[in-house]
Amino acid sequence: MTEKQRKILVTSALPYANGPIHLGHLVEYIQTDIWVRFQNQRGNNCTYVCADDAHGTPIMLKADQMGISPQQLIDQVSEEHQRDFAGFMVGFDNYYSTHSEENKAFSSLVYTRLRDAGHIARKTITQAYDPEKEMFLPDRFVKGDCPKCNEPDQYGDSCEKCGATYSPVEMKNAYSAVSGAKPIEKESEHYFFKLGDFENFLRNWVDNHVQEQMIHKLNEWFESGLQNWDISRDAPYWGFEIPDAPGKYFYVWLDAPVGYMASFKNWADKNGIDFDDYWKADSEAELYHFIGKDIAYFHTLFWPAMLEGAGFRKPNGVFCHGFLTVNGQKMSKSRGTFIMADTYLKHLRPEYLRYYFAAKLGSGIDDIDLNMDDFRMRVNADLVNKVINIASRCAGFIKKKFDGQLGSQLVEAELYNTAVAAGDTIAAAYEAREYGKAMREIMALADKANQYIDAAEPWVLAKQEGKEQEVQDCCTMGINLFRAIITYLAPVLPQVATEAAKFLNQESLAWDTVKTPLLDHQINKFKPLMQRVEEDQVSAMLEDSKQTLAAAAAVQPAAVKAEKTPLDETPIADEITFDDFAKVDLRVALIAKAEHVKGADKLLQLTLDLGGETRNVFAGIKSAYTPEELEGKLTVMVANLAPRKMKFGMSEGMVLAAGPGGKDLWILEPHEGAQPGMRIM
RNA sequence: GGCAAUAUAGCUCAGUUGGUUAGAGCAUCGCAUUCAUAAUGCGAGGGUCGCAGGUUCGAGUCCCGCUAUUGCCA
Repeated sequence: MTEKQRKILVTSALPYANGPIHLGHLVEYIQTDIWVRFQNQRGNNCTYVCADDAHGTPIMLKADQMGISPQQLIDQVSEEHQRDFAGFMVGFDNYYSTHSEENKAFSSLVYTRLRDAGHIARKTITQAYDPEKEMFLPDRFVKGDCPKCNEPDQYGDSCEKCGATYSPVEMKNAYSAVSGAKPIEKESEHYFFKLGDFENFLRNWVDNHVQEQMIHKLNEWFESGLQNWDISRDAPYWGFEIPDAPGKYFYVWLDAPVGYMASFKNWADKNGIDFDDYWKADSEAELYHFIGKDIAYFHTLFWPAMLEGAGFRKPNGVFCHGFLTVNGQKMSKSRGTFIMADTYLKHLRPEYLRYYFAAKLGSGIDDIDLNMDDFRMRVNADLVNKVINIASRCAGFIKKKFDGQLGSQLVEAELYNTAVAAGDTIAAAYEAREYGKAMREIMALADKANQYIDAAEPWVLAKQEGKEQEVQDCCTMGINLFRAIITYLAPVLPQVATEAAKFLNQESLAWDTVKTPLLDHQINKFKPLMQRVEEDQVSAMLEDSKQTLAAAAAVQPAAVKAEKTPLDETPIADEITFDDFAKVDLRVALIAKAEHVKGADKLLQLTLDLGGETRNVFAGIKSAYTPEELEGKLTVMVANLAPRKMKFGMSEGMVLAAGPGGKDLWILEPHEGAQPGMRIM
C-alpha cells in the first residue's frame, strides 16, 4: 500500500478550566487519541492539539470565591488537566490555553473580518444586572420562582419542574446567585454574529460533514430559522476585549473554538510549520474536531460559519460522541460513580479503560455505558486471557528450547495471511471510528491464534524425540500472530505495545510491518505485559471516589450557597397545639410497588403497605427517584388525608419529602426496625 | 413544552439496501486439556428484538402512537 501521506490536524473539545477531568471527559480524549495514534501508525502525518477553555463568568466568579486571580485559577487547573491527560496516555502534540496572545490575535482577526464583511450587527438588549456586584448576570446566575408554576429556586432560563422557558426578568422573587441581591433590569448594547447570512452555506456544508444522526437534529435549527448570535459580554468579564468596543468582551464561546487555531499556531511556530498551509481557505490538510453531542451546535453551525465568513478553511468533519453512563445510570456523586481521572489512576491502569471504551465506541452519537463488572471481566478476558496469553504460552518454548530464536518459516502461511488481510478491515474500522468493530475483529484473530496453538499441541511435541522443529515452527506462528494482534491494538494500548515491541525485539510498530513476518529472529524474555483487574481494585476506586466527592462537597456549598438558607426560603409556620398535630396520622409504610405512570411527567405511582392494608398514592417525585430505587424501602405517609381524585386515579394519602424539587428531593426513611403501620408521634 | 438519538439473551453489544430456524463476547452448565498471569479448546442452555397498531407475500429492519433513557433549546 503506497498511499500518499495525509496531513491531518485533529482536535478534542477544550475542557473548561474550572474543574477536574472525570471519566466522562475521557471518552472523548481517548477516542481522539486512538484515532490520532492510528493515523500516525499508518504513516500519516497527524497532529493533535487541544487547550484549556479558560474564559467566562464561571471562572471569574470561582476565582473570586477562592480568593485568587482568574489567571492563577486557570494556571492551576491547566496543570491538573495536563497531568490527568498524560496519566491516560492522551498524547497531545500541543496543549495550550485560550487565554493566550495567539488566541487574542485570532479572535480579533476573525471578528474584524466578519465585521468588515458586514456580518456583525449591534442591538441594545435588556438584561438582568446585579446592582451589588455591579455586573450583568448570565441566565444561570439568576435564581427565583418559576413564573408559570411558582416552583422556587429555579434557574433564570427554564424551570426544572414544569419545563417552562422564560427570561430571567420574568421570574418572581428573583435573586442573584452571586450576591443574593435582587437583580434589576439594565440596558446594554450587544454585538451579534449574523448567522442567518450563512444559511445556504451551512445547509450544504452540514450534509457532508457531520453524522447522519446529527443532521436530523440540525434540521430543527434550520427550520426554526437561524437567529443572530450574541457574541459580546459587558465588563467585568474574564476574556478578551473586543478591539473596537471598549468595555465589551468576546463571549467565551467565540474565542473557544478559535483556540484550536491558536493552539495549532503556537505549536506550528515552535516546530517550523506553516500555519497557513493548514488553515488557508483552500488548504489540502485535513481538519477534524472530536466533540460531545452537547456542543454540536457551536461546532456545526457557528464555527464553520465563522471560518467561512473570515476566509479560513472549514473542518473536513465534526465527529460527535455520546455521553458516559456508569452502571446504566448518569454519573452520580452519591453513588460514587462520578469518577475523577486521578481517582481512577490511583487504583487502575489507564489502558484498561482505553480498551473498554474502544470496545464500545462506534461512529455514532449513542451514549456508552461503563458497567463496572463488565469492565473488569471484559478487560481480563480479552486482553489478558486471550491476547497476552498467546505470547505467554509460546515464549517459554522459544526461550528454553531455542535460546530465543524464532524459526525460519511460517508453517501455516494461510493463517498468517488471514491475519495480515484482517489488518485492512481493522484499519478501515479505525478510520471510520468504529473501534468496537475493530476490537471484535482483533479478538477474533486472537481466538484463531489460541485455536491454532491448541490444535498444534506444542507441549505434546516438546516431549517427543525429533519433534523440535515442529515445536519451534508452531511457536513461531504463535508469536507472529501475537505480533500482528498487538500491532493492531497499539493505538489503544500504547504502553503494552511498547513493551511488547521490546519482547519481540523490534523497533517499529508501524502498521505495515506485519506484512513481513519475524523469522530467524531473536526475541527477548517474556514478562507479563498486563495484570488482571481485580474486583477489590474496582471497589476500592468506587469507595475512594465517594469519599473524594464527599470531601469536596463538604467544603464547597458552605461558601457558595450561604446567602439563602431553607429557613429563608420557607419561614417556620404559625404555632399549633398538640391537638392540632395529633389530627395528622403519620404512619410507617412499606413501598411495596413503585411504577411509572403513563402520561405523567412528574408522578410515580406507589403501592404502600401499612401492614394490613395497602394504599395507592401518586407522588411527584419522578424527577428525583426511579421506581427501582424505592421498591422495598420504608417511608412515612400521611394516612388520614382525604383521598384525592387525580387525572390518573385516586390518591389515598401522601408520602413525606423535603427539598426544593427537581433532583433535590428526598423522601423520609425511618431507622431500621420500624414496622409498616406503626404510628409516628 | 419542542426537537433529536437510543430501547435486541443475566451483562455489554453486532445485526448492512426488509427475505430462510435473530448473532458475538462475557457470565452459567457439561466435556477435553495443562504450554500459559487458574489461562485455552469443544459443546449446551438462554431472546414473543421496549409496548400497541399499520404497510408488505414477508419487519429486529419501513410508517404511526405510547413508555422509558440521554442530550439540546443559541
